[in-house]
Amino acid sequence: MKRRPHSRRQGEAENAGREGGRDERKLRTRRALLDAALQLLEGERSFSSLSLREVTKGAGITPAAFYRHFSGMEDLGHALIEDSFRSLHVLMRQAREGALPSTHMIRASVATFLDHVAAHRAHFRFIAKERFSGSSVIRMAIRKEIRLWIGDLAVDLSRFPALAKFSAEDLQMLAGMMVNIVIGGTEVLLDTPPADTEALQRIYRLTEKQMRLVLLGAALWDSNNARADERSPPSSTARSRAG
Amino acid sequence: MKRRPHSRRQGEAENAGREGGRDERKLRTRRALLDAALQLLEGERSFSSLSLREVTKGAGITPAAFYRHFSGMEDLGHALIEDSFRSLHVLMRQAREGALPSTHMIRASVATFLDHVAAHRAHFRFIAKERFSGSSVIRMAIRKEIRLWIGDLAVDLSRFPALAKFSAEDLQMLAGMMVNIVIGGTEVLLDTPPADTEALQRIYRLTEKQMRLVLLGAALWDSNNARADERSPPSSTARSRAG
DNA sequence: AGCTCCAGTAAACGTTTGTTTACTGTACAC
DNA sequence: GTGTACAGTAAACAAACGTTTACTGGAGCT
Repeated sequence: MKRRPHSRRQGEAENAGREGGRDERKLRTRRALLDAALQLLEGERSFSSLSLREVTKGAGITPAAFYRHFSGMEDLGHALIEDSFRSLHVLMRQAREGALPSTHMIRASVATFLDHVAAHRAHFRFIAKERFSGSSVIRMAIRKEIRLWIGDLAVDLSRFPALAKFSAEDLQMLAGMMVNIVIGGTEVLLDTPPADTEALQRIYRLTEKQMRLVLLGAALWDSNNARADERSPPSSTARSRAG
Repeated sequence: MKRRPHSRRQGEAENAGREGGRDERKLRTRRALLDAALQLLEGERSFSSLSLREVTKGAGITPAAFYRHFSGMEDLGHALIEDSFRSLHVLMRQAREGALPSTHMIRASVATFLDHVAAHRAHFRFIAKERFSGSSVIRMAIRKEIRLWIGDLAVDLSRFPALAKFSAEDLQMLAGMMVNIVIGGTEVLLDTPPADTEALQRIYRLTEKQMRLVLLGAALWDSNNARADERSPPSSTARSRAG
């Protein structure tokens, strides 16, 4: 299955110019396949509509060689998901280890994330497209990643004093809403041309604003929490007002 | 283009059993095509990946006959969007004309909408899938509908005293968030089996709760509005705290 | 009764699809 | 230097694709 590095000769490990070792070359065309798929996805196409043959054509190899790297298009789809989330994971880990709650925290977090999205448009476009449209196994993989993200965020949120009284369930909900807001911003960002900096700034500000509104609601939440939410009896007439 | 009804004989207008008039039959196979597409969409498939031929096969006609009804698959996609939103429009108009702000308003609105989604799964599944994945013209059609929906909701919201101080822009944002919440609930609902009533109830309650949290934030919004939102200078260091 | 219209059929077309087969050339281990 | 593993090639395959063409037959107007 896996090829062991086998004591690469030490001198030429970093020349990395035109040609390379055998596994290096293999990795290169593998990446070419992934890139070709992403590039085809940049347009109108959806992943499930693009064919193995055009991906290989985009990567500059023959169709049969595809099977040296992936068992089929679905396999390639999985690899794309992994690639897409890997860089995001790095970002999140840095954010978690690095800067602790600063001033401008909301603004900084939103900007950091959306910058990342803007820098990896193709990956996030793929995720956005496949989140609801792809095969169920791919959809579930994406959903799992988002769920993990929400869970991590909920843990982070639990450390804020203002949210101390949140139940675990409500923390999860709050984290879910925040993630949803950011995902919404992502989706709008993805079909805004990168050149339109004014529109991009508007998206940043809107996302940030939405985040602030939700957190504003969260600050009051626990006091209203016991109204009709927890264990509402089925078909009850719990009195609740809003508006 | 359009065929005029031409004074249908009055007696047999309602028999509607097996056979029908000529235009009636045409409408029937047209609907068969739309239904076939929706049914294929129920599974893993995405719209852009399904072929004209399998749609005609599902509808029980030959491929060539397809062109008597649509110019191509994209045309059929448009018809699907129209169908999907038509019933929603009816629902929204009823809701608007009918019940005025009641108690349980949030709960009732959420339940009404999600009931509608549950009753038209196929249509909303199609919309959810194509919202980001389809051709740009179809995507834009969906986005336009959502934008109109948000606009209508913003108008409705403007009539609430508690939101009187919202700027037009902020009202739009609030409406957008509320619509996003409902759409989020819709998307979760769509891949929950209809039989799992417990999970469905959980979705209803979660959506409702999110809505309440946002409106809670909105109740305080105007007082905090002047903090760092309106006309923040580029690359400023406006002080804002949250959490 | 006769004429017209048109939804649907049947067949053919040139492409493109996914996958398999036998092969070639070269980087690497020995 | 020799042998082998294996990434990539070339060719073939049946199947499915979108679209066009000529046709058929029944409903609907006169």
